[in-house]
Amino acid sequence: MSLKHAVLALLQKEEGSGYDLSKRFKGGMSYFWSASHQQIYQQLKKMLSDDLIAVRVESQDGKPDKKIYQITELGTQALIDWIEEPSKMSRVNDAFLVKLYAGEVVDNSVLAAKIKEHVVHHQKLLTAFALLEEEYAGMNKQQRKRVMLPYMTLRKGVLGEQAWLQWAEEALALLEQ
Amino acid sequence: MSLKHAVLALLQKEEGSGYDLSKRFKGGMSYFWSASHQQIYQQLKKMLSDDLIAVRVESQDGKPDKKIYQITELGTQALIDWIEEPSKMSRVNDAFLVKLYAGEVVDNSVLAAKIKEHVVHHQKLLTAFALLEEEYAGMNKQQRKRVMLPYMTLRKGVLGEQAWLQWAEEALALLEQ
DNA sequence: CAAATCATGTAAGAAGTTACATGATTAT
DNA sequence: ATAATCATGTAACTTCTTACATGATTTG
Repeated sequence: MSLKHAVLALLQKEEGSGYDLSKRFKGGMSYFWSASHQQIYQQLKKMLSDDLIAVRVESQDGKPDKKIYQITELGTQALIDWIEEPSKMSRVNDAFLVKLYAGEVVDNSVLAAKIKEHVVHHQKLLTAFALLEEEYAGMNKQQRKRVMLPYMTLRKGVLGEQAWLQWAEEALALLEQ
Repeated sequence: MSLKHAVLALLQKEEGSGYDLSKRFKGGMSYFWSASHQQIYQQLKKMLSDDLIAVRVESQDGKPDKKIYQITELGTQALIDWIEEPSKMSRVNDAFLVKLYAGEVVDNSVLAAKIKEHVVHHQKLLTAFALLEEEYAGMNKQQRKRVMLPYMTLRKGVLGEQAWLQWAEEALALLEQ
């Protein structure tokens, strides 16, 4: 279980509401961690009762109250402990590759179409990442140092997407033989 | 839920026992699908009652009976339907990158060590994949055609591992600045 | 005026993990 | 002898998904 730690990782950077966290998961963290808003709200409840986080309620005019969560000292320590402990390799479950693996039961044209869809998806991600990289390139040395670690994860995103696109070219060529 | 379909994908290639499937998941499929033996046995039970698979019991001398499962026509159709339906993108949950993302709470040397561990892991995988690629290279045209789709997924494995290694070099250089 | 976004949750059910359980055979 | 592999499962627990629920504000 590491949703807890992913939430701590985000709150360690900056406090935020469940909704904020949900958006941050969907944003710059989406290619290495995802979580639904239902998961997040339930997790925050547990973490609050475990004193890993604290809450501050902000009333807003018109809108419903906003619960803003902060990481506590206990939470920070839990995060440090978790980072230092050996990480078990993440289990990957990629339905797309399973479909290809067993793809002989359908026509090659179906598979080619699937791969092309994937290309579009990965190109979109790559374009989004390129924008974030430009932001980084525009920073001064100090700023760059501050965001170095998130930038490192972004680079993994970029290299991963490029690998997918390179693979797709190969795969389509193989299919057309 | 696609463990069901991953099992169908394996049984469509060749019949096997729960234990066999477990090994096949750990082998050439591990970098895009993983499943524990407990999951597999429970899944097989469900799939059997849904007539997606059939079973044949083989008694072995000395060893306990072996239950060998085969995909049924209903199962094959379920597999085809699933392959053709649009696949939602798989959610990735990579604890390693979360640790890096929040890594400012620990010393850089801890992070460097983590990255180096990862390099070792990915190099091992790449070596294993290279062996499988050699096998493919040694095949004649007909054989190659027969295993083309699994080979395509293997190529994704190779390109993915190369991306990790390339990233790790970059990341270590960044850390040492 | 409709759709999207902001903002928060509950509840049931499905899926996955961890721990426990057994027992033979084969390799070191 | 001991560890690893073969071979199969159950049970309790945790986690995740899907569906439901509400209601205001902002954008097109």
